[in-house]
Amino acid sequence: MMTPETLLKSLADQTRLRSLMLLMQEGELCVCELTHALDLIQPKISRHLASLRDMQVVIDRRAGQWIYYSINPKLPDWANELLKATLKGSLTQKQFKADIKKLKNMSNRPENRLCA
Amino acid sequence: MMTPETLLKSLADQTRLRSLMLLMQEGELCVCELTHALDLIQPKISRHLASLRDMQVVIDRRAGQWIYYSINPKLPDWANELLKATLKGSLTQKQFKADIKKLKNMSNRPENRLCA
DNA sequence: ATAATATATACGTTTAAACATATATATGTC
DNA sequence: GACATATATATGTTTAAACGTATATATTAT
Repeated sequence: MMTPETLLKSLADQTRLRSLMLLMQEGELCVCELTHALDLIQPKISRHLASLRDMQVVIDRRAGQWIYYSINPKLPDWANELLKATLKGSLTQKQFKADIKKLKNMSNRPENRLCA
Repeated sequence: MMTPETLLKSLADQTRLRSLMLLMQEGELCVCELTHALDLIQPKISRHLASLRDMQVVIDRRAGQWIYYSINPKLPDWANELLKATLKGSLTQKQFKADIKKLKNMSNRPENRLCA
C-alpha cells in the first residue's frame, strides 16, 4: 500500500522529481529519452527509476531493447491528486519547461507509443 | 517563491510530515503540543519547525512564552492542493490517528486559540 | 533577583542518500 | 558468433541530513 511518506520521499529528489513530472506530462518514456531530456548520465537515471519502481510509484515494460516507464496506474486517488498538484506547480518552473523542450527536440526518439 | 522541490523536501521527513499534518488538521499548534503529540524531544521538533519556517512552509507567532506555528496562508494554490492530498492520504494512516489522539489527550494544553 | 517554563540554537557524531566509474546483462544486427 | 545499443547493477566515495546532548534566550511567576 502506498503511503504519503513513501510517495513524498520519491518526489524529494530532483532527478526523480524531474523524471516523474516528464512521465506525468508525456505518459510513457524510455530511459534514453529521460537521459537525454534531463541531460544526466544513464546509470543515474536508471538507478532512480529502479528506486521509483521499487516504491511502486512507476511501472516499467520492456519493448525490444527499450524499457518504458510510466506512472503506476494503480495509485490511490490522493496520490494522483498529489502528483497533479506537483505538476501544476512545475508547469511554471524554468527547469521543467527546459526538460520538455529538450525531450521534444530529441532526435532518434524510439517510435514506441504508436504501437503501444 | 515556493517551488515544488522545496515543498516536497519539507514533506519528505517523518517528523516534518507528522507536524505538518497535525497543523493541517488542527490549524495552529505550539511547540509543546507538537512535542507531546509526536512524542519526540523538544529540540528535534524545534529544529524541524525552524527549517519549515525557513522554507516558508509555516509561519510562527509568539504568544507569551509559547510560539505557535501554522501553515503559511500565502502558499500558492498548487501547494495547498498538494498538502490537502497529503492529508487525505494521511487520514487512514495509523501514525496520524495516533498523533491526533495523543494531542487530544494532552493535559495542560495552552488555551491560546480562544484569544487568537 | 531567582527560579521555572517554553523555545531556540550550537556542536560534534551518526546515518543515509546520492554519486561517478566500472562492469554486467539483454536485445538486436551483421 | 561478433559487435553495437539500451539498460541495470555493483563498488567504493562523497555529501548532506538528521541526530542527541548541552546550552542559550525569552517570558512569566514568585
